[in-house]
Amino acid sequence: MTRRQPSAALRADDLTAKARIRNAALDLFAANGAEATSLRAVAAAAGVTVGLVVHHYGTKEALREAVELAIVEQFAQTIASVPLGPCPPGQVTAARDRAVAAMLSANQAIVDYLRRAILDGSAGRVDLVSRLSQLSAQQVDDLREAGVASTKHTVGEQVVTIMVRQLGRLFLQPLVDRITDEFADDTGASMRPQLVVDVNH
Amino acid sequence: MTRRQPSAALRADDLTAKARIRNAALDLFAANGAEATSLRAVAAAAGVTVGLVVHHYGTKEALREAVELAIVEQFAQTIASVPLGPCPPGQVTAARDRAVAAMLSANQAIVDYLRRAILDGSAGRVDLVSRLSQLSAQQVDDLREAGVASTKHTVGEQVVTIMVRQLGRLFLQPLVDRITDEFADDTGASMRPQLVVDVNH
DNA sequence: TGCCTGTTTGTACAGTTGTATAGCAACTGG
DNA sequence: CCAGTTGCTATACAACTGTACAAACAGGCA
Repeated sequence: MTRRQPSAALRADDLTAKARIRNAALDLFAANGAEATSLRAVAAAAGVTVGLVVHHYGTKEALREAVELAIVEQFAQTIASVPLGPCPPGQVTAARDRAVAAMLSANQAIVDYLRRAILDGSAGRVDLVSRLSQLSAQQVDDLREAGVASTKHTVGEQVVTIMVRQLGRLFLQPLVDRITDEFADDTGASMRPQLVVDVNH
Repeated sequence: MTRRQPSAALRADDLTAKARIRNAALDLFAANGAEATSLRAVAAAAGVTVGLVVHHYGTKEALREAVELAIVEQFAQTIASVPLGPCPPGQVTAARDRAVAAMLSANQAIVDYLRRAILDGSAGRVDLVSRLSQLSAQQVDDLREAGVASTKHTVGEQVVTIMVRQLGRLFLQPLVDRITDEFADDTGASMRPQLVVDVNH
């Protein structure tokens, strides 16, 4: 059962075992929660044995950190992929928001993992929400240096707005959908109610 | 170590062991999640042994159901405690909303448990969200029979509005607070941004 | 060829989990 | 007075957990 990848690593379909393990962990952590996911389940989903998971990541906590790092990296790459050309102020922010929204809707596992990470609160360990917040803050700083972001509000306020508007709706929409589905027998053609999430500073 | 309650059961401070177990389970399930909470931790928090927990509730799943039933009961009692006197339409709904909001702000564990229950998705098992939705629906029906609720929208739409507005803000506010706290060093006196959660039908 | 470094496997171990069961203490109805 | 029920403890057990470790295996390089 010795499968072997000939060094051409980063193809989306033919990945290193290490990457396959990380992706499988993301999927399972997102679906069932990290605590409820055993290393053996991760290994089985990645098509390897437990020993290899331990060999590559050492501990389960390290594997979880690798997963979170990959999520942050995905955010950073998505933001960086939007060109910073000479646009009217606010245009770049909107474009980045759209890019992140598209990335999230294409990666349901990331949304699910984030939902768990946020609801957990997770006292003690280095936080994914903190890292994403700092990423957003850096994004705001960059735009300010380029002179395409308003300075009416503080950086913190702008970060809150970005995070809440981008994530809040994704987190709460399942609740709305489940409730509307439960009362769906009332009307044949029912429009899905749309959530509005915003912050008042 | 034989402690014994002399039959005066339902005092808020001197509870039956069965009730103490249920309360401890609610606290721990809310704080750490039900899957991450062992029956031994529940027993220790309630000051009893594991055997008694399983004696009273049989299985862990049954204990969880008892916890959820207690939550629903708390909602029902809170709603029922608001008098249904001859008021102008909409007044009763507002009073009930206020009562539920007060109850939730006094029981942080219920809020935390609900957040987990809702965001978990929790495929398969009988759902707490469903029960609360049905409670809300019954509430809307009652008000309609009494002629103090508008019939402009469907019952489903009204239930969604109630649930989302009452719960959505409570669930997302921790995210807002954590981010604002992280950037709190910017300004000495920072106002907490207030969340706005609503639905467009 | 032969060594060396990094993958990958298989298995073992101690700790924790949910659950089952046997037994003791106290109250209750007859 | 005593059989029965209930509250409660203690212990046991099989399953599963994260982690550790030795051995088999591959490819690159001298």
